[in-house]
Order: sequence, then structure tokens, then C-alpha cells
Amino acid sequence: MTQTRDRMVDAAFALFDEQGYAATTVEQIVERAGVSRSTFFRAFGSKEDVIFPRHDDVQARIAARLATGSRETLMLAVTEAANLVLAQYLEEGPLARSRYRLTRAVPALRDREIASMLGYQRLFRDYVLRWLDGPDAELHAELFAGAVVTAHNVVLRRWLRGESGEPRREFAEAMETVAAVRASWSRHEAEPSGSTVIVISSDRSLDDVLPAIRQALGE
Amino acid sequence: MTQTRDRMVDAAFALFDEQGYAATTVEQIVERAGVSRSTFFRAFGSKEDVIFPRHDDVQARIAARLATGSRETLMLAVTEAANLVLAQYLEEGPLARSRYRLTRAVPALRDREIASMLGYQRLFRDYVLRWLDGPDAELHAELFAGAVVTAHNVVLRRWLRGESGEPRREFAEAMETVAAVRASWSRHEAEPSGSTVIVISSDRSLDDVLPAIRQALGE
DNA sequence: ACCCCTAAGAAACTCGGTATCGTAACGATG
DNA sequence: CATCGTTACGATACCGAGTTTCTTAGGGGT
Repeated sequence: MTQTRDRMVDAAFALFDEQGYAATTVEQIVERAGVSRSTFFRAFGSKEDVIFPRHDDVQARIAARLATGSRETLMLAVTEAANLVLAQYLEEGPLARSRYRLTRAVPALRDREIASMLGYQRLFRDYVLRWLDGPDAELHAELFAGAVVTAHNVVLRRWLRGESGEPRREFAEAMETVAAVRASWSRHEAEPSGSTVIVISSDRSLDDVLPAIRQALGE
Repeated sequence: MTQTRDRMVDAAFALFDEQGYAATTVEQIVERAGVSRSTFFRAFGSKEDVIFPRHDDVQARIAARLATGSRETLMLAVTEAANLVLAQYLEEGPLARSRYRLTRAVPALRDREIASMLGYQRLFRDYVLRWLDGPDAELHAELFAGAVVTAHNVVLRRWLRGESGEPRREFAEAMETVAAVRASWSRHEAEPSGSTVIVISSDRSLDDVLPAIRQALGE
């Protein structure tokens, strides 16, 4: 039953809040939840896993979302996949906040969460790599996936700390920065023609130079 | 003594190679090294730590390198700091290769290594953040630090797999890509004047449009 | 010869995690 | 209705990592 699972999660978080993570034994958790030790380890596998009860879910949902898509919808697919992660945290509400307190206090749990984020990042990277080519495809895929996860984490942490009221919008904005990053190299690998990025130095101001360029392009 | 430490490291890696990580007990390691269990845990703290014997060293050396520097030498400082990590691995030689095999095979160790890399990344981020400002400083610092570590890891993994003969040069090249990424947003926060990045779409070819732009700028 | 400090060993204990076996509930099938 | 397989849970015993505490040996300085 998923009920007993929830009871264990609740008992665990409550005890972690009261006594701290290390000071709480699995014994105490299962006692409060009214189940046996066997049941706990069957459900979670480890004491750490009870902190991230929906991790497998999210991983599966991301994989499902990324299973579709094409080269053109790459950015959209990854953005939506990252949104799945964000949505999961937002949905958890107070539970996510409790976890944040725990992961701030206990290095082992922080590492655990980082590792799970890196799991998502690997999914993104592998997906992106399917649609990239060229000698630096590996580097580009890795940088892009890393940037997406980083953008997500920055926004997520702001929300967890209560500094953000509109995390979804903030994430969308952060992803625009990431998109700019990607644009800075994406042209080098598969010039689709019709559009070009140029970087030039000039000591004239933007307002001064822009009309001249528009005119040159329009000519 | 650092000698007993080395003996334990050698014994541990040898046994991990022979029997695998999980199947090797600390008992067996200390027996082969000719020391007591107490000594092992005093030196390493955990069975996992023996895999990353120089981690604390590197962390300290990076912190020392980053202690100096200014806004202008930011990129140089971080590049050199990342080079310290790369140099440590290259110096370890076969030991680094053994560790790579282990971290590929044992998820717990892979997570452990990822966490240590993220430790470096945090150092980079905090350092970079000292020299950035603006509303998106946090995001930019995080993205930049992440990109540096990612670039390092891509090159390092290529070397660990034996696919790279010149990792130092490859890393320098990868850092050029990272520098380009940074350039794509660094202008937005502290316009130093005299130089501008412009992104424009046009259906004309680069060869066609470039002379026209040069002329417009030179006019 | 004395003291002090550090490195190492010994032994007992806690607790997370695994393996094995037993059993109650339940639906499908004959 | 009886039987069988499956699923979920409990009970017990065991392993091994990591901690704590106490003891011992060396080594260096006053």
C-alpha cells in the first residue's frame, strides 16, 4: 500500500525535524509509523532514500518526456523536462522545504541530492547528444545540460529559501539566458543557413551602430 | 606517517581491483597493509575516502589560488584553479585510471566523485560571485562555475578513457568555448564601453554580410 | 629521569543494510 | 468450495562500516 509508505515518510521527516537526521534511527521511524524494519527497507532501500520519496517517479517522467522530440524542439523538450522537476518540488510544498533544511544541515544528504540532480543532467545530456554532431558535440551537450540543470537549481533554491514568489516564471527567464549560451556555439556545428551570429568590437555605441547595421543588412 | 597511509591506499586499490569494491572489507585492507582497523579509520574516516586520498589537498590548493586575483584576472584565476585539479589527476597516472574504473562500476563512488567535483564548483562560484554584480549575478556565477567544471570533466574523462594525449591543451581549448559563453552575458552587467555583442538574424550569407558591416562600422 | 604529546593498537558497541524464512490477505482458476 | 500463486508484511539472524574509549609505545624537550 502507498499509505504505509506515506506514514513512513511522515514519521521520518517529523523525527528528523525533532532530533536531526543522524540522531534518528530507522528503529524509531518504523516504530512511529507502526510498521516493521523489513517494510521500511523494502520500500526505500536505505535511510537516505526516504528523503527523496518521489525521485524514481520524476526520473521516469523525464525519460518519458524526452523520448519524443526532434532536433528543432530540443530546447522545448529539455525545458519542459526540467519543468517537471521544478513542478514536483513546488507540488511537495512544505515537504520540499523540510528536505531543503535537511540537505543544508547534513552533507551526506546534500551530496545525495546533488547526485540525483546529476542524474537528471545525464538524461538531458544523452538526449541532447542524440541531436548534436561535430567534434565538440560531447562538450556542447555536457555544457548545455549542465546549464539547464544549473538554471533550474538556482531558481529552485531561491524558491526553497522563500525568496521567489513566481519560480515558474523565473525559470523561464533563466532559460532564456541558457538559450543565449547555446546560441553562442550552436551555429558552428550545423549552419542551417539564413541566420548568423557575429561578434565584433567597436568603440561606437550600440545606438549609433545599430541603425547603420540594419541599413547594411536591408540594402 | 604518510608511509602507512600509502600502504593502505595501495592495498585498498589492489583489493578493489581483485575482488571489487563491495566484496572487499576494511578488515582485508588493513590486514594486507599490516595496520589496525583503528589506523585506517583515523586516516580516512570512511571506506570511500580511501579512493580519493588527495582530495583535501586539492581543495586547499584551489582555495589558496583563488584567494588572490581581481575582477580582470577572474578567468585566468579560475582556469588555473581548474588546472590544479586536472594536474592532480594527470600526476596520479594509473591510480586515477583505477579510480575511474571503480567509479564507473560502483554508483556510490560515482556519486562521491561528483560531489567532490561540486565542491570545487562551489569554490569557483563563490570566487566568481565576489566580482559580479547585477540582479542575475547568482545565476551567472553558477552557470560560469558549472561550465568550467563541466569543461574540465569532459576533458578529464577523455583522458581517463585513453582518448586524449594532450589533456592540458584540450582543456585550454574547451575553456575558450566557456569564455565565449561568459562573453555572451558579461556585457549585460557592466558595459565597459567600446565593445558590443549583437545578435541579428538575416537570410544573407556571412561572406556577403560581413564586408557590409565592416564598412558600416568603419564609416 | 621526567613529562608531554602524538601515533597506533585493542576491544566493545551502535546501527544501517541484507538474507532468509514464515504467514496472512486476496484474487484467479479448477 | 478448495486450491494455488501472488503480494505485502513481520521476525530473526547476520554482516560490516563507523564510533568510542581505553591503553600502549615511542620521541623530543626541559
